[in-house]
Amino acid sequence: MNHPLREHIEKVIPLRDEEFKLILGHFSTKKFKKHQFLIQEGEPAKYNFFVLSGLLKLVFTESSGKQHIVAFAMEDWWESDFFAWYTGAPATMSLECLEDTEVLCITLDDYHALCNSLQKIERFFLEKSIFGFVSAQRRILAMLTSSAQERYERLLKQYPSLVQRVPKTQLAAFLGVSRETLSRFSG
Amino acid sequence: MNHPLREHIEKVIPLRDEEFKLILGHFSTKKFKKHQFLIQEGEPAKYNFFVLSGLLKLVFTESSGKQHIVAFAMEDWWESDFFAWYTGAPATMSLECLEDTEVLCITLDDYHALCNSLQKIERFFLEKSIFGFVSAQRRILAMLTSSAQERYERLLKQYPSLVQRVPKTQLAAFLGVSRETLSRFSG
DNA sequence: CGGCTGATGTGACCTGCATCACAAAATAAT
DNA sequence: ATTATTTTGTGATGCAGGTCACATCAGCCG
Repeated sequence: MNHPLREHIEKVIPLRDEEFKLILGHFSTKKFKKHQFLIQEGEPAKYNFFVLSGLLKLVFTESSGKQHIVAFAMEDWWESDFFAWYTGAPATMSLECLEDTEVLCITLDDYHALCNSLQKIERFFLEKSIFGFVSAQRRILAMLTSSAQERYERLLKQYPSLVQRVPKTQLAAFLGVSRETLSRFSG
Repeated sequence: MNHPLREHIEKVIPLRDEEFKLILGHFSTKKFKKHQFLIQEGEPAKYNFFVLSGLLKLVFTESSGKQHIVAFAMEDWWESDFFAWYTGAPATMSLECLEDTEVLCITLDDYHALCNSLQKIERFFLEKSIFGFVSAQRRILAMLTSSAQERYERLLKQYPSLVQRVPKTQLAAFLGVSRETLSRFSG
């Protein structure tokens, strides 16, 4: 068995075949087309998503209509409005496809059921969560220490494939720069 | 038994007396004076800390000497260089006292031992970690959407007691503004 | 094919905030 | 108390990056 989710989890904890089967049983699969929404601001965020293929953006929209990209999610990334998903509150952000995308979906109930039937998976989620926190903190630090241009160059180095796939308008909304200014970097 | 750590954990999961005793047995207590370091950049981050009293700052120092405050930690907050603590890598940030401070300390080994002997504590740490991630993401969003003055006013509303206890020089280093500019807000 | 929508580049101009400089309070140290 | 040391305020000046405006170019769909 050679499932992307299994490989992903086994980087942290080993799994026997029937354990992975149990895990997979708690997920459903969905496909979305470019421009479709997986989560809509204001509505409940029913699922936490694991990206099998494609590309998503987690977006906050100001009342003025200006968009800010909180995160991208590519293959092997987890994404949701985690606060909304975990607490049941209405989502404050939208999750939208930048490409046709296939995901695994898990509800909070199924997630808790899974943790109860396979204790050790909790360690996996905990580690994901810690590293998610760490990388958010690093992004904060980058915003405190670096200029827009430095942040752009760092993004280029760290996620060159992302920069290929995403229009610069969107990168600008992620970096916190205007698209005009971003366009003036690098030529 | 009426321990601040117990009350803190019981907001998430209920504990029997002997369970809390088991938990507490994995921590040690330490006291530090103002200006002392709990973690030094470049050295290993041996402990994760739970603040019983006092006030800490998690600081990144640029090669120029300029300081950036990644986080504050008051009573009932957990703080460490989490990446360094979790992976064993040398710390990239320092943790320093802004006031005389008393903390509970736990090593990574004791943490794992604790999780093994009391499975349900893992759910507590997972929830802490998720909410830590969520609030880091909110801070990123605030940096994307708001001006320095708006961020300062939001801080005033959300943590008025913190603003009382911390000199504005430090608040500026947290908000990502120069102290001069911060001083010109509000009068 | 031809019309549309969104992505990108570039100029002109404006503004929020940094930086430098100096002074006055307020705390801490001896 | 009396030095130090840190904190805070305020002016003057400069720059990174925002905003507006317009032009080009690519991809998409009837």
